[in-house]
Amino acid sequence: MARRPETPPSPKISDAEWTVMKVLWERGTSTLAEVVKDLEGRLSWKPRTVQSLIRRLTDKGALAVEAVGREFRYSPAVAQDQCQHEESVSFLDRVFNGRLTPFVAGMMEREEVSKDDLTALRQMLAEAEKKLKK
Amino acid sequence: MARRPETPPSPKISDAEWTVMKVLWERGTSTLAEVVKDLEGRLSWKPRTVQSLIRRLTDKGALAVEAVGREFRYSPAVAQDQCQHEESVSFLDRVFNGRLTPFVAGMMEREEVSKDDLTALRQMLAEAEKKLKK
DNA sequence: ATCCACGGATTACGCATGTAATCCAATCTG
DNA sequence: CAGATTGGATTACATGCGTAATCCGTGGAT
Repeated sequence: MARRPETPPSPKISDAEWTVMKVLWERGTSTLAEVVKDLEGRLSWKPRTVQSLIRRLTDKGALAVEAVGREFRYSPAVAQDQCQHEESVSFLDRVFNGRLTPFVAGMMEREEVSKDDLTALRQMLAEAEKKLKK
Repeated sequence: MARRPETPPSPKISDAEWTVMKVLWERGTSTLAEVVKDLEGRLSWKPRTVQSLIRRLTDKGALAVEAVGREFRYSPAVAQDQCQHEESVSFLDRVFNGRLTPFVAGMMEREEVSKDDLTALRQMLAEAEKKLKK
């Protein structure tokens, strides 16, 4: 039976590590200094802390390293969508028994969902329904 | 300026603890034995493990204890919606920079969102739009 | 009366995480 | 050239988490 191509699970990324990965996904390949600069102001992490996180991320295979001169450049070795999706599923499982609808319901009740959000959601909904019908 | 009544943040609940809380939210007040029985089969936790988790949850104020005879009955001391919402917000922040739409988009692309889900979503969307307009 | 099972309390223990500090070598700076 | 800075490697260290085990007392079974 043909099944979806098995996406191998990405390494598990911790809270603090997500912060770093987001920088790398946004900037693409970067050096430590660049990541540090990107974070400073928003965060009060010491450069050493950032380095530790980068190290852990390369250790677990989430970042690729390439030596350039005497420095290293780091780049994401896992796709952002993939990681986001895995987190999403595990979050929904943990908190909402895997059900999407109550989650969205809760957000719409409590948070201000903007007009733009609504438009986007409506759009996606239409897409999905079209796909289902087809 | 009038603001929403400050909901004090609920204690942080870990993965395993969520499993226990869900049982308590569903069953309401329960004894250790009842929780253990509820979980057995689905999980291969030793009773001691369940007890540890319950203890940690009472310690952090997520469960209330009431002595009944020589046993204790535990009940949720925090609202499920509240906890779910806090988790939701922190998840969205961490993974999607707080944006709801890309999350839903990802789920609709990759997971099968059932017809029922779509209906429910459409419903909620209509509600939200009505509320916005009003 | 005796023994056992079960619940609460205390303790365990290895791994992950958040948040660095130290040590060392090489490069920039003056 | 000498000192300061910077990055990589190694080490640190408290806390939380997952997953229990041990100890102790009591109520139920025999």
